[in-house]
Amino acid sequence: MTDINFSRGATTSDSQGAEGVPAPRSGEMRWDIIELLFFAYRDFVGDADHELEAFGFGRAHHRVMHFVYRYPGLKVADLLDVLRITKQSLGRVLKQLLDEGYIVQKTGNNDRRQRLLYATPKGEALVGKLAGLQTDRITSALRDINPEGVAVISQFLRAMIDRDDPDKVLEAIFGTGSKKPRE
Amino acid sequence: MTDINFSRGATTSDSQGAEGVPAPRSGEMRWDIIELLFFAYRDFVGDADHELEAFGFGRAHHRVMHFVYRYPGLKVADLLDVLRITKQSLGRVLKQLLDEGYIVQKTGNNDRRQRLLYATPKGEALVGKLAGLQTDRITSALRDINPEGVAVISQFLRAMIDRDDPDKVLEAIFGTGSKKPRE
DNA sequence: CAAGATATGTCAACATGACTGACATAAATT
DNA sequence: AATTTATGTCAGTCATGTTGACATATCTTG
Repeated sequence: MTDINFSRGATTSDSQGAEGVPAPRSGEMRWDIIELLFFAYRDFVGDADHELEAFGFGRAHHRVMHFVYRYPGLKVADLLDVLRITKQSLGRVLKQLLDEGYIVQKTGNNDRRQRLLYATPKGEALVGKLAGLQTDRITSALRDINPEGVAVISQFLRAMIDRDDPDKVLEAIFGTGSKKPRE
Repeated sequence: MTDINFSRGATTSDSQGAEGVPAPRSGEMRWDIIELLFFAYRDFVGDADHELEAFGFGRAHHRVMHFVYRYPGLKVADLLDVLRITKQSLGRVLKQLLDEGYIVQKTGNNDRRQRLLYATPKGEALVGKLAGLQTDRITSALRDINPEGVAVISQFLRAMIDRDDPDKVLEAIFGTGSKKPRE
């Protein structure tokens, strides 16, 4: 049936592109890691996507719930930095989660303009269910990997992340800035 | 300014959810890997996203171009399997790439119903530019990791991917089925 | 050969989650 | 008192996904 040509790209030419742009230097590319990341992430988020349908939620709701649960008291502005979306876009999703009782807001103590976000028990349950699915996949993938190997994987993933202009959550993860995450 | 509570979740309660659903068993979760994957992938695809704007394309175009370039002669049906989208959705993106000369179709030799897809030099140049950005990030992230470490990372990513019902590209990557990728 | 299955393409309607721009309110800062 | 900041909201648009229906060419099968 299906007959892919396995010659791994660049069959047509490895010379010049249409506008004099050089064609990809295939040999130098990390096609392996690029594609593994694509498929690994596709299936990784796929776990949660399926479960979210039952709640009438999408990926956007998951991301918001996750970070609100993990970093209690997160401000709206912090969430915008982490998710890298606009407040209008966040607004809709956040409103739903508030209305349906997955998240509550508390006015900031020092700055009463701030709306600090917290997961309700209902929200915690949702996050836990989704994180459980993803943890199962991760645990399974790490089954035959020793602690040193896990450290290498962690090192690699950290090194893949932009370190310029880190948001508050990234500072927590990396332990930069003045504050340090209590590990 | 911003003051995240770093108590890493589950402050409100670790008991029962609203509907008797247990709250997440925080200690058992791989929050570290879950969040590292989120940020690593966000920045990984961010490289390409930025460049794609100059072409008036989006992520969807990138994914199509990538797999067409990498697996020359890919059928439309194979692409649908890999991307896990509908043909209507693929149709729009593919039509643009065909119209603008990034991809060409050739009628299948054995089965003349098939439209085998190939990247043009123009398409190759685009894929190469995007893969170059992503390769730079990967190479940088792997800088201090020895070959054994890279093998562990590869093993982990492979183990994160669903192996039931693999599409043609995954078969090529994993070397399952009768055909083996020439590595 | 006729009938059915397959590969692809297309029309129409719709949903989600992004976006920009403009504006409003309350509270903090200067 | 004036300005800035944090948040919320209205209105419109875009990209990318969806379902359902249908058309066309071609291959396969009885």
